[in-house]
Amino acid sequence: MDKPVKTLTRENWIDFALQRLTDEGIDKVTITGLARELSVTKGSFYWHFKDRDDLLQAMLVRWEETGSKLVFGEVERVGGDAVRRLKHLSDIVIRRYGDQLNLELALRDWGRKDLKIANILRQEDEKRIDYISGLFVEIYGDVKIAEAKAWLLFSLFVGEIIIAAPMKEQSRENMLWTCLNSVFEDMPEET
Amino acid sequence: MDKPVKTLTRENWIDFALQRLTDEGIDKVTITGLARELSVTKGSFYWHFKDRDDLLQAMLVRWEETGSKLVFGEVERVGGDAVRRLKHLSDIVIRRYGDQLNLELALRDWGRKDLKIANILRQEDEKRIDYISGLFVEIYGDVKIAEAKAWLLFSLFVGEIIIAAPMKEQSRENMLWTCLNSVFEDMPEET
DNA sequence: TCTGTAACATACTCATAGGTATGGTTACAC
DNA sequence: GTGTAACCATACCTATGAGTATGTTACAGA
Repeated sequence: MDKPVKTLTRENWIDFALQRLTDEGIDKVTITGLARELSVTKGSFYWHFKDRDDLLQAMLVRWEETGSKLVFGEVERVGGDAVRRLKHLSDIVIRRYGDQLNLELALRDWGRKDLKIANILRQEDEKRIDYISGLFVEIYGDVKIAEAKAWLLFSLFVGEIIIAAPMKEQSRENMLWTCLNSVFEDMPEET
Repeated sequence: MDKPVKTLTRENWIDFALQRLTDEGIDKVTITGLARELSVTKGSFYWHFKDRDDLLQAMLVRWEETGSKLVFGEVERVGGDAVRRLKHLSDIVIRRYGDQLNLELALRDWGRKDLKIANILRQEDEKRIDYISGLFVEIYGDVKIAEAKAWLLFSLFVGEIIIAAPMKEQSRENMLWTCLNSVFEDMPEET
């Protein structure tokens, strides 16, 4: 139901800007470059946005709306006990998150240069750790242990996209599930 | 024993360039910017370097020489059994690695935009996983398990610098050692 | 004292960035 | 058919980037 791309919308610009952020980093999200890519001129950009910062702001809003919220929503929708939800979450992140993970990395890097972005990321990370930690609390009861387990799991998600080394003795996905199971190891069996 | 900064050396340029890479990313490693920071002109730069790419290359060489090599060297110098060396390594990375970790991140991000850099990082990660994995093999014998444990440990190192969420129930360092101990948990006691 | 060279500075080139001012085109309301 | 607003182009400004060609200075050694 997309209308034939007669004229660009604000959302179109944001889409392309996010893709460029993912591929080349925030410094390459240039108005001139995007305009060239979209086969229009800067006149179009300054119609839809006040300035470059306006675009960057809109990109952040979009990310917040389509990031972990959707994943947590999906996990809660399917449901199950805490163990089941944790495994479901892991499965989504590792197997089905695709390009979104690279966007995450690009944002992290952006945050290293920009304090405002860093703060937004900190809040987002806190939400995620809180959610995961909450699930572990349902299992262990102990909040400290749950916090550490949540951190460990989150670290595995992060490592998965950062560490580039190839595996030698097994497939990467098998190795990852070995890691995950060691995080889950002393948990009650799922039904 | 530094000679009073009468004239700049090639190494001085590399130092400042690496600092800038750490703080603001590779796109901000500009000749003009560095020259301004060093209170000289571009004439100086093009005396010491052929072009920008020459500088970037030199930065990579420097990084390879002062990165994990030094850490592994220190661990091997102090020695001890595999368990001791693993804990020593963890201690160095978590407590004493400082700004070097941010440089690591900046390089990762650079690697996402530049395939040549990505390849160098892959080789470096492989060396690191191999080293850690080798230590775990000394403990478990099983190579697959060692590989997974190495990955888990490396992920914790990566998470430590990427994840921004604050801890609520305990100090971050305590929480991290809880995680680390869970990785080491079924290992033989250290003497 | 003369000379060479290391280590810059100066002054340009061209390309691209953000941003502005203004003009043109097209669709739709009345 | 006339207007009006959405949407975009054109032309321009200034700043900054990489790179080059050439002028300048301080100092070491003969």
